[in-house]
Amino acid sequence: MSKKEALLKAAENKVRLGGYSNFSFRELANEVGIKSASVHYHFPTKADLGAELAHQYTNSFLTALGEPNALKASGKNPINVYTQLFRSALVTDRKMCLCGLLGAESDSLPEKVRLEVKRFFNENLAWLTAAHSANGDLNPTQSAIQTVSLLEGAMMISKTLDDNSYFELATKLTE
Amino acid sequence: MSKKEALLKAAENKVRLGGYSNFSFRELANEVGIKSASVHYHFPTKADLGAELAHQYTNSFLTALGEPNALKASGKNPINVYTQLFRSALVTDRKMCLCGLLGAESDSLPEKVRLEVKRFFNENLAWLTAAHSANGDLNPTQSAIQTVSLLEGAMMISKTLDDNSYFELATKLTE
DNA sequence: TATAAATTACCTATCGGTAGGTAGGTTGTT
DNA sequence: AACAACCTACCTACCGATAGGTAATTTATA
Repeated sequence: MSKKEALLKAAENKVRLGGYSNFSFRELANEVGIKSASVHYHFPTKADLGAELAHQYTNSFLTALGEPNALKASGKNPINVYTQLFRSALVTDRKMCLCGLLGAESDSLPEKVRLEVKRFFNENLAWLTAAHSANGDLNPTQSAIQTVSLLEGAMMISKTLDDNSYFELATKLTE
Repeated sequence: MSKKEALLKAAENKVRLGGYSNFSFRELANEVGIKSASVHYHFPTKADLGAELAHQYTNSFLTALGEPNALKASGKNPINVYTQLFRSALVTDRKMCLCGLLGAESDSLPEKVRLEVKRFFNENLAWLTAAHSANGDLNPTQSAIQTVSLLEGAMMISKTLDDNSYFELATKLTE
């Protein structure tokens, strides 16, 4: 892993635990074994680092999801796949969704970071709308915003109360 | 309004836009017209201020809600009342829920602040469970976590995408 | 005359960012 | 092949600004 990749990885961990202001060039540099000034070689400003981080996070997320129609065709419920990706972020990583946290503090973010966070949600809503559509949902647009809202909210509350069973209960089908 | 109240009000505005690290004693002091050192007279440390802020926010929130059974008795749907309180936070204040934002960055918060944020959600879940119960809901505990998750998530996404119609669509009854 | 509330004047630590330099490798030209 | 020019990936040293916090003192109020 290159130093640049290591810096992004270290930044992701910190941001997902405490937001944009929860990492500094010095901390990142220490973690990967270079000097803080050298971080500027890879990322001219902190905003550049933040924007690239959100951009790559979004790309990885979408790649991990795959195509909703392809999932449907292979017998999977794409909404379950989507939910599972959130679950593993919470349970395995024990961290918030990067863009969920950044989105909440959107107003205080540098412009270029905020735009990348917006892209995350626009792409997610498009994916979920296609997924609900493939499921025969009569109002896929509404279902899409409800799905992502529920998951982001449940994730945040489970983190706050330090108990993943809240996430499980929130995402369980009503009996 | 006392200086102390003014400090809390100024802090609330800043935290609801950018989180715990989005306010400093200097900024707060400037806004209310005192010196930063004087803020320490009212709040020994930043954590004390943050904890008191979250505590009062929770109290105000619960007071504004009233009692679920009393609402029900007066012909109102308590869940609609609850939703409306979130809506006005988003539409009127144009800001995130204080504890929603703090909850997301829970891991990086001072202990005493984190405890107050936990209290917010525990109290909210208790209120919502009683409300769904009063509505005759067969699984009020599950409905409670789903309601607060959906609202916090929808609020965050509407803020991020700077479009309140996402909140409206997320909270609209499915047709 | 107490006490509350604020002041001045600091402190140490850290922040993002910049200036200037360097070792080692690559590319381009003759 | 030789050499100049350039690039990559760092370094040391430092900048002004800001962070949270403290001690001693003054001012205002009950």
